Amino acid sequence: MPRPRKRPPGAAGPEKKGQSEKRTKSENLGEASAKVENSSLQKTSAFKKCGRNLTNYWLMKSEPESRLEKGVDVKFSIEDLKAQPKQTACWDGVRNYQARNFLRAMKLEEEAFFYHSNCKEPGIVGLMKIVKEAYPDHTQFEKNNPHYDPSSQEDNPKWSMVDVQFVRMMKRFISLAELKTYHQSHKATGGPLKDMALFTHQRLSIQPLTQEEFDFILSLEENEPS
DNA sequence: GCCAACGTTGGC
DNA sequence: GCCAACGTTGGC
Repeated sequence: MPRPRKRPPGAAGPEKKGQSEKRTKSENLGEASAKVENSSLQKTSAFKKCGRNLTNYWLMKSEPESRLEKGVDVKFSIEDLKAQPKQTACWDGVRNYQARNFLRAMKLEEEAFFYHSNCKEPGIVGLMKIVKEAYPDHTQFEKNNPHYDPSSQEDNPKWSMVDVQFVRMMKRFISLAELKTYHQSHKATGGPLKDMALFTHQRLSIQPLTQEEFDFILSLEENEPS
């Protein structure tokens, strides 16, 4: 879903035109749910805390295997990020309101896990950091982009992106299967991954993590793969 | 390739 | 504003 690609504004590939669609209703829903998110109480998930913490942690999904969307390859792996100038790329293509709102909540220097999705071995592969806070995603205005949004106006862009920079690879690959095992047992024991968004909001491509979730996943690096 | 989960659209 | 139909995500 996020199709982060490094690309100067204005570049475009071959492909067909996007279809028109309604916008106002769902946009308002998106805005509203963003506010509701932060107002709810409790100490549990990053969802509830997000926006009130000094520092947030994130997990961002991208597809490491080639897949054509409207004729354009949306592949972007952590190796692709490493290969960019300054190992930095814009995280474009996010077209979900909840995910967008999390992008907009990201602050400079916050850390994010790079997660490989929709692939043979889904899981966390590395760490990156936010090096530019949210600004308009230029791909929403590019007619030939797979994520072109004809309902978005230049003077009031709907979609945002951030810039991320590669920090390091994980010391070992942390698979979805392993995380799921911990999530399952932590639901029973009250452990740190009991509310992890990867499982409680499975389709979200940009997700917040609590300090506890983040630290626990980092601690897994030191263990044998399970 | 299948399909569950879930977000979006649009008729009423 | 409801909700069925539809489209997308993403694991398996």
